[in-house]
Amino acid sequence: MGDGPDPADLLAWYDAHARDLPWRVAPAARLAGARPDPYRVWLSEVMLQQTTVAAVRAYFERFTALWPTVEALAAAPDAQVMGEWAGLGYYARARNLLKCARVVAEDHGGRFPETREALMALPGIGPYTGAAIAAIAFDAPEVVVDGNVERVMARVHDIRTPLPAAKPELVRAAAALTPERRPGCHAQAVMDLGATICTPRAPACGICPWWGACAARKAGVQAELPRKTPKKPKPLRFGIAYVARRADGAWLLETRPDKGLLGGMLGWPGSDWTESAPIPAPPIEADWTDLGEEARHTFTHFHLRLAIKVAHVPQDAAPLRGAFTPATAFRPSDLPTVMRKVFDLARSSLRH
DNA sequence: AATACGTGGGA
DNA sequence: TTCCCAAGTAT
Repeated sequence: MGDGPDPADLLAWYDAHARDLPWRVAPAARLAGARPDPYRVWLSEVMLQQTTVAAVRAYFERFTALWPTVEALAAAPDAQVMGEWAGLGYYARARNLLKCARVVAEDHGGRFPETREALMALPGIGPYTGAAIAAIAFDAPEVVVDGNVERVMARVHDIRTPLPAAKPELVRAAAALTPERRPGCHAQAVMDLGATICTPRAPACGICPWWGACAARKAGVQAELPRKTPKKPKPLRFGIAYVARRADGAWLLETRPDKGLLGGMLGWPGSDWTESAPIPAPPIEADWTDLGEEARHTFTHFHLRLAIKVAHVPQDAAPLRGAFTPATAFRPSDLPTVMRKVFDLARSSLRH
């Protein structure tokens, strides 16, 4: 017997230490024949794309309480789903979530396809998510490779090629370890290992089931892997947001276009966000006051400084853009974070 | 192939 | 403060 990582050691560790997650069937129950609900597996996997378990939990509970089935989600109004997703980020996921739910409900009789290939034909499901759903929900022996798996493979095999160039090699390594028996538990086990022991910084090698097999640990380089090609610096952009409040307390809001940044989300009308001075673009004629404080926010690929203009407008004022939302219908939690920052700064100067 | 696309927490 | 990081996908 060789000294490489043994999937059986990992499964034994998982059976004893699997995290208790609201979308997961515990390993003991799974062995007893319990199957996870593919709808819940799909929903959790989409929410978990580039997102931490800690951030996802509350959203998952809220979504499943509101919409217990894919048919229920498919029937939900777009604006409600986008509002419930607000704050979780990567809003194309929410738009694709709805598209996918509607395809599954209308074209697949409410049942998710069971193969990676068929799953990948659905909106918002790529190579990772397709493999993950097939493995976790249907126990297909798919190779599931996310950021955790990449890190674990890079360390166990001491692969020093930087990402993303190392990806094919890491996938081959993951494939070689994927077992025919319990592939769904195996996939979740590698990810749990990466999330709780083989962490990006300061991995807890002393309690790792693959301690004896880890080439990077033997070489003492585990904390330096995986290597990554340096990222580009984020440019600084500037913009103006306009917060208008009508005499009856209604707020002037707009739903952003479906494409691009914050697509489909509710927000304050404003200028474009540019690297030089923004061009003013007030959405309604008013006596605008500069708040004197800007909202700062960092997106994936740029930093933003957003100047805030506020105004009270008369009841009969006609907006050029956006629509007035009655105070009773406005939920700040429906706003993406940058827009909520603007609201939090502006609200005190627009009291009624 | 390279880029666009969010957010919050930790060091 | 600043940077890095987290269960990626679409184009």
